[in-house]
Amino acid sequence: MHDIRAIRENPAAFDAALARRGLSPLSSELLAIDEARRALIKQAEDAKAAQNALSKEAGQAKAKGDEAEFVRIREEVSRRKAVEGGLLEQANAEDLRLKAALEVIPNLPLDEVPEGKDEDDNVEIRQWGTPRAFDFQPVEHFDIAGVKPGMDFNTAAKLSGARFVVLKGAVTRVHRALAQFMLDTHVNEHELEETWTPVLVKSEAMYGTGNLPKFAEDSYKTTNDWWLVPTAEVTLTNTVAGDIIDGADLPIRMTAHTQCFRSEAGSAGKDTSGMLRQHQFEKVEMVTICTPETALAEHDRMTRCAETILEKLGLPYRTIVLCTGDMGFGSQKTHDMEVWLPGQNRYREISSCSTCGQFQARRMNARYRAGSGAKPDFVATLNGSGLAVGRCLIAVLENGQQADGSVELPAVLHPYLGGKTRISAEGKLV
RNA sequence: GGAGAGGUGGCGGAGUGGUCGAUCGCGCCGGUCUCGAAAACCGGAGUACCUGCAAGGGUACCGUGGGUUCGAAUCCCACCCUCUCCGCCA
Repeated sequence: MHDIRAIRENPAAFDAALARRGLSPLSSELLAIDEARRALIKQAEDAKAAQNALSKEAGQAKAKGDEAEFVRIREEVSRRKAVEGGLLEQANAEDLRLKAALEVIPNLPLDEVPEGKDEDDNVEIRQWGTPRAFDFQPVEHFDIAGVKPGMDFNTAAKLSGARFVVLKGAVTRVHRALAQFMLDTHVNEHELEETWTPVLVKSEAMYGTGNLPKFAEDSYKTTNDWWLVPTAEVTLTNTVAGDIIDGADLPIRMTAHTQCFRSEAGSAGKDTSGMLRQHQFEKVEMVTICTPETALAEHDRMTRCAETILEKLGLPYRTIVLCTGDMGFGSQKTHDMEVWLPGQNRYREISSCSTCGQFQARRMNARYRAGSGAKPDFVATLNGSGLAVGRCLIAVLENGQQADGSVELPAVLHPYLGGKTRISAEGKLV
C-alpha cells in the first residue's frame, strides 16, 4: 500500500517509478480522489463538531431542569442529523474509493533496480559453481532410473489430479532430509528463529502481504473462508500485523518449513512434467522484520542465507536481480537464485528474496518505535525462500545422477540419511 | 458441538446513558531530594485522520460491524475471539 501523502508531496516521482514498471501515471487520478475526500472529511467533521456541541448543551439544559430549552435543542439536533449523516457517509465512501485505488498498485522499484520489460532484462550479479561435465546425456529428474520408483505421478493423479506427486522410499527420505538440513542451517548458523505456523489463514492476512485483493485466483479458499497459504511469507510476515514493536527488538528474523498451495492459474501448459510446478509443495521460508534503514543490508544477508544452502549442497547457481518489469507485486527489489538443472540444461528459479520496504507493513499496520517517546513508524518486511524443498530435491537428483541411473547425494545430507550416501539404480538408499 | 463467563489504554483493573479518551494501581518518561541510588514527593505520557506556518483546534477509536438516542464504554442486534466445564477427537 502506498502512502497518499508521499504521492501528494511528489507526484512526479511516483509516476516516474510507475513508468519504470511499465505502468501509466496514476498520481493525478489519485490526488483528485484525495482532494475530494479531504474536502468531504472537513465538511462532515465540522458538522459533527457543531452537533456534538449542541448535544452537550442539551445535557446541560436537562441538568438545570430547563425542559423547554432541552426540547428546543433536541429538535434542532434532530433536524441537522440527516445532513450530517449524509456527509459522513460520503466522506467514508470517498475514503474507501481511495483505498481501493491504492491497494492494487504494486510497490515501486528502488532506483538501483535495473529497468526492463520482462525476465530477459534481469541482470546476473554472480555465479557460483561450475555445471558438471557429464560423460553421458543427463536426464530430467523423473527419468532417472533410481528416482522412478520413488516419484509417482500416476497415483497422485488418481488421488488429486494433475500437478501433484506421491513420493516413496528413498526419494521421500531425501526430500525430508533437505528440509531438515535447511532448517538446521538457518537456525544454527544463520540465527533465524524457527517458527511453525498455520497454513490456513484469514483474508486479512492474505491482504497484508498483498496476495489479496488482486491475486485471489492464485490461491485456494476453504468453504468457511480460510485461505491456504501460497507461502509461509503470509503467516510469518503477518505475525507482526497491528503491532507496535520496540525498536530494540528488531530485526526479527524467522524461518519456517510449511506446505504451500498454489492454484497455478495462468501457468497452464508450463512445466507440466515432473514436480517442478505443483499445486502443493514444501518450502523453507525466511522472513525478516526490520527498520527501513536496515532493509537493504538485511536483504543481502537473507540472499546469502539462501545461497549458503545451495553452496553447502554443492549445487551450481547464479544470482540475478529482477528488472523492474519482472518484480512481484509487493517488492522493491528482488534477488532470484537459479539452480543448474542438467536435465533441462538451464538454470531454474529455486529462491526469490525480496525487500518490500514499508509496503506490506502499511497494509498490515505493523509499526515499531525507535525509542521511548518516538513516534511509531512502519517496519520494513523482507521475505525469501531458503529454499523451495521440492525444487531443491529436483536439483540434487539431477546434479547427482550417474550413468547407471543411480544418484550420488551431497555429503551434508548424509547425516540426515543415516549415513547412506546414494540412491541406487533400483531406487534404494544405500 | 452443548452450557457458562468475559473482551476497556504497556499490564492489572474501575466505570451500566450526559463535561469519559475514560478513576485508580503497577510499569514507563522528566524533575526535586541524594555523593549516587532506593524511597518519597511533583509533573508528563495513547493511536489514526482532518485543519493550521505554528501554538492549537476538530473527528474517530473502550473486540468488530450495525442499531436505538439530542447524547453510548455504558442499552439492543449480529459476528469474531478468549477462558471454564461437558462431549468428541489427531
